[in-house]
Amino acid sequence: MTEELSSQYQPAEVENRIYKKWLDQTGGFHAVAGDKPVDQRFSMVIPPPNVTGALHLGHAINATIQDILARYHRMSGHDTLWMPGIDHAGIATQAVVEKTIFEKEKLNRHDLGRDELVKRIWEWKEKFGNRILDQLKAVGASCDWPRTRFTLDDTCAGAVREAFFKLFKDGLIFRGLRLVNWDTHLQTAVADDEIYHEAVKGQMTSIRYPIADRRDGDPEYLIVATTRPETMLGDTAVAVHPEDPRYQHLIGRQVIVPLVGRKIPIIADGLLVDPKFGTGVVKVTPAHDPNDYAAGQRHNLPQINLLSPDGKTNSSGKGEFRGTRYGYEGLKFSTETRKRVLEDLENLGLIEEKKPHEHEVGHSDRSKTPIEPYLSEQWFVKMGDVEGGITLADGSKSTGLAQAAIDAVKSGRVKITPERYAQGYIDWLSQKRDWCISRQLWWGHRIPVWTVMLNIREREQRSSAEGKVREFMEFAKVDASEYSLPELGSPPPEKLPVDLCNLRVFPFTQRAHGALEVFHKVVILCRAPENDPPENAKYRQAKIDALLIKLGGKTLPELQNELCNYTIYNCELDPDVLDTWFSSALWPLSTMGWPKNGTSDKPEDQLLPYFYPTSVLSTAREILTLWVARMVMFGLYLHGEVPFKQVYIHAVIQDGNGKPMKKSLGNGVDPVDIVESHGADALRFTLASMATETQDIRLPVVKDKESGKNTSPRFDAGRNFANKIWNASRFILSNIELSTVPTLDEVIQIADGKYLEDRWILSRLNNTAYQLGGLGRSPGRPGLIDEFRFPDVCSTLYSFFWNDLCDWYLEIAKARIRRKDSHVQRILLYVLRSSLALLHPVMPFITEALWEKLPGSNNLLMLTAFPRSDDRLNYPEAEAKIQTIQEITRAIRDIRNQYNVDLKRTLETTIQTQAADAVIISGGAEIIQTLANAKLIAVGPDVKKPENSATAVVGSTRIFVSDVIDRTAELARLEKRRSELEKLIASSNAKLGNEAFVAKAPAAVVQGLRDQLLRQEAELSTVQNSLAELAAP
RNA sequence: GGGCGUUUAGCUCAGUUGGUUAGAGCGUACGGAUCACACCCGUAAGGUCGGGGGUUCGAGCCCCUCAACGCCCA
Repeated sequence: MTEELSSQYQPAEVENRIYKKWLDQTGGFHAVAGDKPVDQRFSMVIPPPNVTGALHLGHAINATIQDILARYHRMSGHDTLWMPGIDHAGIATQAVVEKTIFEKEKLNRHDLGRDELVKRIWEWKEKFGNRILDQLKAVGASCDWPRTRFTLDDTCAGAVREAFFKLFKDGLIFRGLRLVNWDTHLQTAVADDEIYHEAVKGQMTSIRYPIADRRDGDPEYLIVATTRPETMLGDTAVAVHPEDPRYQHLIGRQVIVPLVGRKIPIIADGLLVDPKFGTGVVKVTPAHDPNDYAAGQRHNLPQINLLSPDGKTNSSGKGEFRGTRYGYEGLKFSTETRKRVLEDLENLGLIEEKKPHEHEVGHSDRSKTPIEPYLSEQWFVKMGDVEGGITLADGSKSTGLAQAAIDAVKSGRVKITPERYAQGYIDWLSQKRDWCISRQLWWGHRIPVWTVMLNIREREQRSSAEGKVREFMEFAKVDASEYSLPELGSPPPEKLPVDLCNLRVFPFTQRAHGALEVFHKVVILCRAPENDPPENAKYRQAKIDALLIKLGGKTLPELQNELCNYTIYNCELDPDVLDTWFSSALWPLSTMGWPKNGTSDKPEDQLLPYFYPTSVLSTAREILTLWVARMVMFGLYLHGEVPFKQVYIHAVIQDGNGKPMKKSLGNGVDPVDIVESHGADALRFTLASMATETQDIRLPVVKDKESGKNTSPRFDAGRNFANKIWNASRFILSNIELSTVPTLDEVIQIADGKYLEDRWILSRLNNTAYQLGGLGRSPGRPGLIDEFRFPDVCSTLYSFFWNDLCDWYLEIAKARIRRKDSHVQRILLYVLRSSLALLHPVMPFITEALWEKLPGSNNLLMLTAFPRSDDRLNYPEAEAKIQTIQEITRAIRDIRNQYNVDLKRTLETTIQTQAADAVIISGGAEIIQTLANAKLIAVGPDVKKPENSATAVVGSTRIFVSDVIDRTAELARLEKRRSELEKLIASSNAKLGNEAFVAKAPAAVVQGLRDQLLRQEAELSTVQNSLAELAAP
């Protein structure tokens, strides 16, 4: 059998084959809804990686953590679902594909058109979208691959529409004119987290605003400083601090906006204005600055938007400019317009001062261009408290969505590990900022809203209008899907078709054809079935009638009557798509088939009742708010239950200098490279060893000389450990001649025989199982895996396997192994089987590959029971004895090293010790002889120090090694130890001499210290004896 | 500006409610081709726990303060 196994573990030779074997024999790690009690189900959803992405170390460490959990629970007999999938990542993906197309074909998205671009992105997704899933497989991830979801697939889309509908119906989705972060290059709103800030060298310009209707004593101008002079065209006020004595008398008066000639008020605002900064006067441009926007809300100021979506100055200021010679329309806003405004101000002599000024400017992550605050109509989810509260899906009430998610963490329904992250989550949600969910992109879930525009000026023939309505209805039917409507009851509850489910009317003013016209926008959310049986008509009507349309208290029939009196323009689907986080927020629900109970009608696919809420969500901290918080919100609101019971936040890996790994810095390590160079198990073991509870961990990065790729010496530890496992197993396999698997009873019977080391290794093994998995029954002590203490999991496995098993047990047992002792073979096989099983969650490939070579292993290791501790395998006495024997062995080895004695020379050793220890040491004589190559001549209390012998001291035991004496070295060694002991004894005495300590410290601590002092004094006296003997001739 | 984290051996990190001589891996030094493994074996050296102050019988751990580095939010 040995011949089959090379002397070094070659991961590349086994990993693919083993992974395929797992897939084949488990149906792709397929999990089904079964009938186990709740505490025997384990489920997770993978944080869906970005479809544009490639595996990086963040994914690798997270996949490792999740896979350890999944495999551990699977081996524990739990029904285990690990749901995989990828995220369509709206803006990121569209930007990448647009860029690719532009580079190859010099076409932009407008050249291609919406349908074509979306088609191209789908093609791109089909081609590259699964790459990261393959990479996850390479690190061993045991996800339920047949259930892989994509946030844009039909199942997820159904969940998105249902969620939107419910939110809309409950008034939690609204449309509003708000200041958003606008990417002028991609022409879309972007979220705060898609922006990075960069210091830009600019200029602070002080501009003179003439005071209107001057009175005696008034200055001629107010001086206003700004870094963005172009926005003055949209100023609707200037503000001073209410308590600033310089300007008290001017509050309520007016200034004239230069160039524009508009009179605007001087307002007092203590929040906006810092009287100590600049001149203490601030221009207020509500449509172009977030702080000014807020001030505008406070003072009810008009908002003048100067910007077109493409980043150019628009014509809305045209009326204001009329009659002047300044035409800025069509100029780029923050560059060309600024330049022209400055020139024009200069010519008018209205510039007081110009000085260089560095300030932070937000840039879009995707296009790298400066962000413009832009006033535009967007869709929002209302996060804050709602009058009357909201009703969650389980019927309970909350004041609002954000509050529901806050309460879930505060009450412990969702537990966040490490706990300190909970505060950030709560703080963020407590702001209750409305969530802008619309994006002006083409790649994503289309917002499921149709808009009908009505002109109230022109009336048309009723018949014609009805036709328009019908046309609209038809249109809506085509694009909508089936939904269940449980609130109506039966029959037929499943497929009740509905045309109109909700309406909102927004007043909308628009200048068209040069004249002012007033429109009303009627926003209609439609859900209609594909095949609407005629018998359902009455239910549909019932549904429509049941909905009160909030249009001045009008009901639907009334509204329809009105609709028909007006011209209906362009019934169309909202052009925007939803923020990617909207679908991500549904991920635990949508992947399990919500709003249905499962992904099909089959019992095994009824995932939602069985696997929801999930057990653990493992993720990175930066999305705790953006993603985790929103999942909690939606889980409660839509399904009445939190999406996960525990959130584990893993650390971020940085390079050796504490810098984040970034493409631009070239300091990243590609996990796929490490799989190739070191093997997946080495990668996993190393990453798991690093997964501490701190927020950052450093991985020193070096360039591999041969490949030129980045790697890290840290991975060698994992590779070396894998190799150790390989060779120890190879050694055991080549020495056992068994065809059956030893049972626990059999092993206990053998251990109770004459060999101390058998009891010892079983006891160590048992302790390892206990550490890792706890008692494995509830209620009981949780194990290191349950507590997410992955580095401790690794070090426990490492020290057991390497130190206990390889360094000591195998070395001790070699003599019996050579003489083919069948008992030792059974112990070896038992221990190896258990060890591989314990190691499997962390290092699945190598353990499975070795498992198949073990006698009697017909099944997969990944489906074998995880070893649990068993009290019958505890041998504390054996552990204590072996510890003594180890100390003696080390002491002898130390002498050998100190005196440079050849390993081949057997050391004649006598040991002076108390009677009790003498029994133990004599019992372990064979072990000591084997491991230290030392022959024990005599052991006992009355043993005398032989001539010319070196002395080692372990407690009160003296070990004499004959004929290796070097008087000087010996003296130095003993003196050193004496000095150490004297210090320790002095310290112990000082403590014990302190009356306060003896009086106040717990009795056990005091007694412990007394015992220790006795030991120290005994050892000191031993050392002193040796020194005295050495001094005597 | 607000919040959080980190600072322990040359490097990367443990150190669980304060309690006996602060641990591990890597690296270093010395010895070793022994019939599982040199990706190995054996042994050793290496730390006033970032600085200062305090609480306590007792502080790496608790409190205050300073410093450096990092992250998040504004």
